[in-house]
Amino acid sequence: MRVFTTVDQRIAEQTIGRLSLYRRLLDTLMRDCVEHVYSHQLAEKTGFTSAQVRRDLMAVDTAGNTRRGYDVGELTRAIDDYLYAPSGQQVAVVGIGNLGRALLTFFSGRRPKLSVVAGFDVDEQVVDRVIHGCRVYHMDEVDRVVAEDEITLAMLAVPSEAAQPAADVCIAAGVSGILNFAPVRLKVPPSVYVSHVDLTMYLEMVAFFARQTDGDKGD
Amino acid sequence: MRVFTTVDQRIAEQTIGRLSLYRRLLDTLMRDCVEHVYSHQLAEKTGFTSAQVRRDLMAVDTAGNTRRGYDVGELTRAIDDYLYAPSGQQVAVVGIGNLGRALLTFFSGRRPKLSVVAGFDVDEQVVDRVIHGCRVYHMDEVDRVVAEDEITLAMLAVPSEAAQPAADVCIAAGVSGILNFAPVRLKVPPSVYVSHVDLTMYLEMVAFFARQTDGDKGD
DNA sequence: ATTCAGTTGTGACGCTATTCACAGGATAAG
DNA sequence: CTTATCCTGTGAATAGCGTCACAACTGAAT
Ligand SMILES: NC(=O)c1ccc[n+]([C@@H]2O[C@H](COP(=O)([O-])OP(=O)(O)OC[C@H]3O[C@@H](n4cnc5c(N)ncnc54)[C@H](O)[C@@H]3O)[C@@H](O)[C@H]2O)c1
Ligand SMILES: NC(=O)c1ccc[n+]([C@@H]2O[C@H](COP(=O)([O-])OP(=O)(O)OC[C@H]3O[C@@H](n4cnc5c(N)ncnc54)[C@H](O)[C@@H]3O)[C@@H](O)[C@H]2O)c1
Repeated sequence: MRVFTTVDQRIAEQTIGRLSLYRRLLDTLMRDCVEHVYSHQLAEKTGFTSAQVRRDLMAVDTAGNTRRGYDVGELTRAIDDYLYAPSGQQVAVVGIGNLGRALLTFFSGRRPKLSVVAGFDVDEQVVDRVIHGCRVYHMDEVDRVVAEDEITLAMLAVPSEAAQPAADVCIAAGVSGILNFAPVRLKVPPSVYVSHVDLTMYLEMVAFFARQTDGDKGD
Repeated sequence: MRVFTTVDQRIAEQTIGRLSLYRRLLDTLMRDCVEHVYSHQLAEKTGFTSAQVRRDLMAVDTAGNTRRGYDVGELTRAIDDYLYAPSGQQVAVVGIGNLGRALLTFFSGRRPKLSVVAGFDVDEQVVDRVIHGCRVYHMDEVDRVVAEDEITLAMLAVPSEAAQPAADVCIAAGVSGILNFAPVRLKVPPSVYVSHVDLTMYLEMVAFFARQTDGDKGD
């Protein structure tokens, strides 16, 4: 009975999200040859508070210097160690339509630790094509390709009615994490982690709150 | 009796997001000619608790029947009244690259209350083309088109370095809500509402938590 | 008319994330 | 060395959200 073998402490999803943002910020600092950074600087650039930043960084194995702040290189390594699998994780995009194609193009060959290596679809027009260096396979080949390429994550960009079956196929093949863009709630075993990105919902939220702020400006 | 004074009560962003989900669910119920629905049914289909659903619905002007649950038609109208502007809101997609094109195709002419009516880009190859019934204009025309079409919302899908300037142009033209897909934090006046959809962050979160459930990947 | 089963609406509560606030620490300057 | 300054790390306080639990209610059955 193993629960959280690698991670000793429960960690908030929000913290992981913010760590990912800090990590990307560190890349730009590194590019600008910045050597040290304070929590309040990371806070300023991400829109969180400095206390939030320091609290988040408690999760990773790092030690800030009370006078110089955090060493950029060391902090980068610490977050990497915490956030990414040592050997990396492979990702597939399922459903190479308008959205899937954008995802495939954007994420293929981007990060060494998290690389999109394959696409899947049922449409003969797309199958066997190579998009941005990524081969698109037929759904029938999920089992084989997922095993061969050691794919553990899937981004689902298929029509709603195809989402659950497609997820089932991926899970049966060994995928343990799904980023779902279809507007349906997936039923998955507890060993699989699903995150649901509902763009329509986000747009409606922006529409609502934009109107709230609108009313405030009195002309 | 409830009168529509301004929305004086602070409402949680999460609640608005969930209302959007309930609203979409009601469409499918309506299509199936379901007349009444219980909070626990909405809960089951969305993955929240029934108490959560009822709590959320307190925000909208509705009254459930203690025996039959909520009237689907009435609840739909109530959420619509609460969530959407009476006259609708127009949306533009800025940056018609891979992602922008997917957004434009997906959201154009979809909902009467929230319709994408224009695209903007700087690339001559895209400008003046019509995608899924939506004309793509040059960024120079933002001012004119936003005013003419009464656009109040923008979905930003431009490269990171172009995001802040593009946002500034939109805001100057009168846009008060932005859904930003570029991985940068936008600086905007308080009268503008910005929501940041960071797909890289979501993917990294899925990668992290998928590994937690995975456990050891050896043999 | 009365009972009964099953629901809504909501005050009270509890949990978790975030912020506060400060002890302790590093460095530069005198 | 000593002081001044401004940082980190973190216990404690706070705030925000979701859940519990139950009174009030509805309609059906008898
Ligand atoms: N495009 C967007 O901006 C956008 C926005 C919000 C939500 N979404 C959601 O994302 C999903 C994809 O959107 P899209 O615009 O790319 O749609 P799309 O129709 O352009 O693409 C869907 C793709 O999935 C493939 N497909 C269909 N059935 C399949 C199956 N059983 N297995 C594998 N592949 C299958 C199709 O061949 C097609 O290539 C939809 O669920 C949509 O609701 C998209
Ligand atoms: N495609 C994805 O799946 C994906 C995933 C995560 C994040 N993003 C982000 O979304 C944004 C767009 O991604 P993409 O893949 O569509 O990129 P893309 O390069 O395909 O498209 C960018 C578009 O913006 C246009 N553009 C450039 N400068 C502009 C300006 N100043 N004003 C208006 N338009 C301008 C370009 O002509 C191009 O059409 C990027 O910031 C990217 O980081 C995309």
